[in-house]
Parts: sequence; structure tokens; C-alpha cells
Amino acid sequence: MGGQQALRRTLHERGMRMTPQRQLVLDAVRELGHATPEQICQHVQLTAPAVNITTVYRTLDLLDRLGLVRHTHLGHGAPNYSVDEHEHVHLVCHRCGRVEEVPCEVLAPVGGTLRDRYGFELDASHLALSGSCRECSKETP
Amino acid sequence: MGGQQALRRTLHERGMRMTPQRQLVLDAVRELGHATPEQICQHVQLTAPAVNITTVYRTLDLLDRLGLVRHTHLGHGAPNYSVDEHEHVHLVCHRCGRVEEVPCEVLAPVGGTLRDRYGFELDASHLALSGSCRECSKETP
DNA sequence: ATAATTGCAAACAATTTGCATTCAG
DNA sequence: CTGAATGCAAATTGTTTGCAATTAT
Repeated sequence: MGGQQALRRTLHERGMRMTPQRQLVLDAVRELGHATPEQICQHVQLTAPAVNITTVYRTLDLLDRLGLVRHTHLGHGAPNYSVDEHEHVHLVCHRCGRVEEVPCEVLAPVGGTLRDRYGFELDASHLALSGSCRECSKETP
Repeated sequence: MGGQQALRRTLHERGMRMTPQRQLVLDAVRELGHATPEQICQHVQLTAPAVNITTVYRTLDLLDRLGLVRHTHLGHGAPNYSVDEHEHVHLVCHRCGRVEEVPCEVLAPVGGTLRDRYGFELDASHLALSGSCRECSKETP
């Protein structure tokens, strides 16, 4: 809830139009927490079966540029979209594929180091760290 | 330099065969520093034009499992291969796309935190951090 | 000899593009 | 009305698979 007028306004400010598809895609991202374009499309199609995956791709791209959603590449295939407020770092286990979410603040010290040494502004919420999770580390320590 | 006998031995230990293709792919990864399968294929084809990209994919996968090369997903499309010894963290600028390499040790503090709090063993060299680089940060601070 | 490896063509998955149609303002 | 947005089909990109031909040992 919350977003319908905000989206309409943001679009209108830039001469863009409000459409049911755009609302549905944003709602889907919000409801799913984080999901691939494919999953988002399926969720949207529960309500509006005619919506094409091309439109989902275009809309995700738009919402991303508007700063309403963000995406992360978790390593393998499709990227993972979530609403902008939903900030976290993804820990991807490269053995079992599991993805864990942890608060961005674990990266705070590194963010400082990178800024000081390399002038690089880390975007912690748009990020996946790879390694092996607790379970998998046990098996082959 | 270095690898011809090492590769032959490693393969032989596992009942696998030494072939010119495998040597050429490993050499290409070493010479290019870090590159996509496509780029590696092109480099190999300078010497052996008949080598197929399918073989490059299969060989990279093999070398990866043998621990001789590693790959990183830099965000967008194709993954990036480099030789195993070549350890570094990639800083990917999500504005201009530039990739900078910095020593893994900048992540040491985070590695400790993740291990202690979440039991997650971070693999720092198999990693890309996204953010904005010095140049791009200047433009829109 | 013979099992591993390669090349090729075709299949696949994820994403993008061109264009005619539809629709929000 | 009119340009922006959508749907559809086809093109692209990156990667994998099946299989017959080749080759290292």
C-alpha cells in the first residue's frame, strides 16, 4: 500500500504516464520482497494475464531509473529486484546457492576504507557477497 | 611460462587428458589477466582458429573445477575469468561500467564479522562490489 | 583400441528490438 | 487527438546439449 499516488506523481513530473501495468509491477516487487523478472511477471499475470514479459522488463528498467526499485546480480542467471527501501546485503553460497540477507551496516567499515583509499562510493544495498554458508562450510571445512 | 607441466599433471591425476585446447585456454586466461569467455575464445583463435567456443566454455568450466582459474560475475552479462593466483576484489562502477581491482585485504574486517555473526565464509577474491567510482561521484555527488 | 575430447548444429534462457495497435491525458 | 506505452513476433546474446568424428594415451 502507500505507493499509488507517489508513482503517479513521479511519472507525471517527467511527462510519463501512469498505467495499470506499471502499478502492478511495482506492487509485485513490493509483495514479493525480491524476485526475478520472470517471477514478477508471473505474479502480475495472476491479476492481469495479458501483461507481456516485455512490458515487465521495460517497467522494471524504468522503475530502476526512477529509483523506486533496485536490482542485484546474485551471480548466476536473472537479476533480483526489490523495492528501494528494502536495503540489505545478499550473502550467496556458491556451493548450495542459498541466499541470506544481512543488514548493510556490516559493510560500513569497508565503505569507509574504499572511499578513503580509492574514492569509490560503495553501494552496499546493490550487492552480493559470495562465499560458503554455515551448513556448507561444515561439510568441507 | 610456468604451467604446461602443472596442467598436464593435474589432468593426469584425474584420468583426464592433456590437449592443446586446454593449454591454450589456460594460457589465454593468464595472458589476458581477466576476460570473458568470448574474449578468451578470440585470443585462443589467434593461434588456433579452429577452436570452438563450446570447447572454451567446457574448458573454462573444467579449469574452474580444478581450481586453476576462477570467475566473477561483474553484474551485467558474461562472467570474468582470471587465473587463481590473481586475487583481487573488483570495484564495479554502476554508472560508467569501469572495473577497478583492489587487494582482497580490504575485506578482511568484514570477513571476520560475517564469520562470527552468520557463519558465512567470505570468498573475497570471487567478488564484485558495486558503487560509483571517483570520476562519476564527482559529477553527481 | 578405446574412452576422453572436440566440433558442429541445434536447443535454451534471458533479454532486447521493431513496429503496428492501443490508450492515458 | 496525439504521443507515450503496450503486445507480439522476431532478433540477440550468452550458454548448454546431443551426437558423430577425432585424438591422446
